[in-house]
Amino acid sequence: MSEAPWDRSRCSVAGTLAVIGEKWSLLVLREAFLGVRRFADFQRVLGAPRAVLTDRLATLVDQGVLRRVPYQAPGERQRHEYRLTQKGIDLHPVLVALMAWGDRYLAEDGDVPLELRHRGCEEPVHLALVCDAGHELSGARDVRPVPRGARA
Amino acid sequence: MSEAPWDRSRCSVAGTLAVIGEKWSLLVLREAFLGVRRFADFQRVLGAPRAVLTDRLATLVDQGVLRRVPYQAPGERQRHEYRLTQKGIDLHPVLVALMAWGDRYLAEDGDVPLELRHRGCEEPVHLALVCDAGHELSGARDVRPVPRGARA
DNA sequence: GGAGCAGAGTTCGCTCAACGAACCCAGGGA
DNA sequence: TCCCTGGGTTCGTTGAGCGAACTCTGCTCC
Repeated sequence: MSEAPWDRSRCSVAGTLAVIGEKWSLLVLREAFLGVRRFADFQRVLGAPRAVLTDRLATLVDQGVLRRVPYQAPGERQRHEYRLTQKGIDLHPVLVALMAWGDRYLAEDGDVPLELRHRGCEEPVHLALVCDAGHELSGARDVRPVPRGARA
Repeated sequence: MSEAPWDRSRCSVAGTLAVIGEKWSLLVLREAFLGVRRFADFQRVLGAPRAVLTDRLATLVDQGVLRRVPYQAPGERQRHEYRLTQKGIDLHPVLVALMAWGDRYLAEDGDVPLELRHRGCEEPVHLALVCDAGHELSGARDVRPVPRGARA
């Protein structure tokens, strides 16, 4: 088994999962991308236990994925809402990839619950693997993983 | 907050997470994409508890993401190995997206542990959002989510 | 001024999953 | 014969997720 001798302990997949891999975190982010910002709205649409939601939001703020912004609706006391940072927005491909797979393998009779369209041109959007030479790869088999730091 | 009235219960993100969202599942898949196939190798490189690993592999086989293939090395008894199915290979973008984010935000001083290159042309590979009209989108803000079948 | 209310949590038991260590079992080799 | 290795299973402990109930605060309405 020609197992590559790379250092798993600093793997980026594991690191990212340490930030957003807990239960509910990605669902919180899904809602954030759909415009949800307030605690009560997250709680209502997700149905997650309040304590867990409190913890997940705090962790995500801690990690710089969300930020807690104070605001004041007219005639209400000051509250705060949770908004995506750039670091959070950059997680968009993760959600798109999860959604695409679910759409393909879990949606019954093509009943896709949510579609993504190019704002403006309105064509459906999908993820693609492209290389810096401009080729669009046909799949995972076209990819060669290269460990860095260890031998070639 | 103009929250879209779509049915969260059949969300593809949640559905996909139900399949691969448990602890270790995505790390198992990461190793599978790197060529790991045998129980002991997964166990050694991941350091996961055996019982959990047994459960995760069984779940992934159950879900059709991996398949259990009998094989026999010369001079050894018959064993079986775990190999990606097409359904599993199609999870590749999820791992690439997680890795890309980790590389950007978690790698210290640009110390990216693993690089992906286009097999053949050897240029670095990255994920892109493209629409069916051929435009490459610049980010999440160019995407408009459209709920489908809000009221079946 | 007081009552009531909503948003945003916190606290409390309960349950269930994850953990590491130890144990098991089958086949092959010394 | 015993030992080794691969691939598990079992066990007791710890920790995370859960729903329900409670808290705190600054509104608005009477």
